[in-house]
Amino acid sequence: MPELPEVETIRLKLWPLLVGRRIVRARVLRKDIVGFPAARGFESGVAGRTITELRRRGKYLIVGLDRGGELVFHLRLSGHLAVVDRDRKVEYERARFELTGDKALSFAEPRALGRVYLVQASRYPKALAGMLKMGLEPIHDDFDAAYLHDRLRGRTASVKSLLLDQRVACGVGNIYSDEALFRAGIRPLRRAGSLEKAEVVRLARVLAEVLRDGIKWCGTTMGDGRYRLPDGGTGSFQKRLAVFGREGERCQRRGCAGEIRRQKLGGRSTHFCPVCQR
DNA sequence: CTTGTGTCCTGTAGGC
DNA sequence: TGCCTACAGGACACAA
Repeated sequence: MPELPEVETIRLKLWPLLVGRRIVRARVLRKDIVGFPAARGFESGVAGRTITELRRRGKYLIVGLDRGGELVFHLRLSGHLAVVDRDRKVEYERARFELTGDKALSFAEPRALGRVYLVQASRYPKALAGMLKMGLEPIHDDFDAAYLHDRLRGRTASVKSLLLDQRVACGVGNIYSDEALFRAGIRPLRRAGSLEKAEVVRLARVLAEVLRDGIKWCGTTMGDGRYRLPDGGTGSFQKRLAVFGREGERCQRRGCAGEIRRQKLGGRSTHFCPVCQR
């Protein structure tokens, strides 16, 4: 479930715990969690490296290492990162990075869909090709109406499916796309090319806005509790969701009597208000 | 190129 | 109570 706001929250919280520390040893507990290189080369390649910075690109968390290395994580749906005491056992742990100072960075992932890669910066393997094709960060200034209009123009796919396309708006997932479309007053199933200029202007603005709000509230922890902060705490943006997970509830917009509907779109649930979204 | 569908993966919720 | 199926969903492979 981690989308841009959740990954950014994890990045900010992990920074003081990781930067400047050295990875003494890496242990892969489940081989298929390593996307590149093969597990043994991964372990030896990580050992001895010092963590220099933490970056984020879309939903990827990038742990910068000395000598130009990068440890790239994708948490997919249920991945979790935490800094724990060296002797602490972690449920569903798939990889562990022992650090100087009796701590360890633990990568847990119950569904085993998440991945970690060890790469040399700017030399990304095929498994990470998607990272090179990624679109602009919606929370950066260059993501404006002109850019979004250019990406949506002439497209017949639904506007929601294009918001989920990382080549269009990286870091956006199911929750924040629904929330952004609600704030923009646009139905998720609208054909992207049918949006009027004013709607695209609104959408570009509220997409950045909802993602920044998500960061401000440390992300969205739904009832399943899958997304957690590195210290085990929860985010609080779920309290501020307008449509996601609110099927059957009344629309929150002042004076609107609409009832939130849920509908399938390309295999995933989509939430909207049939009254204020057109 | 574009669009839609199936697959991966496993814990959990719901039906009977 | 217990078994079984459907579902959750991000990214990618693949078909049309």
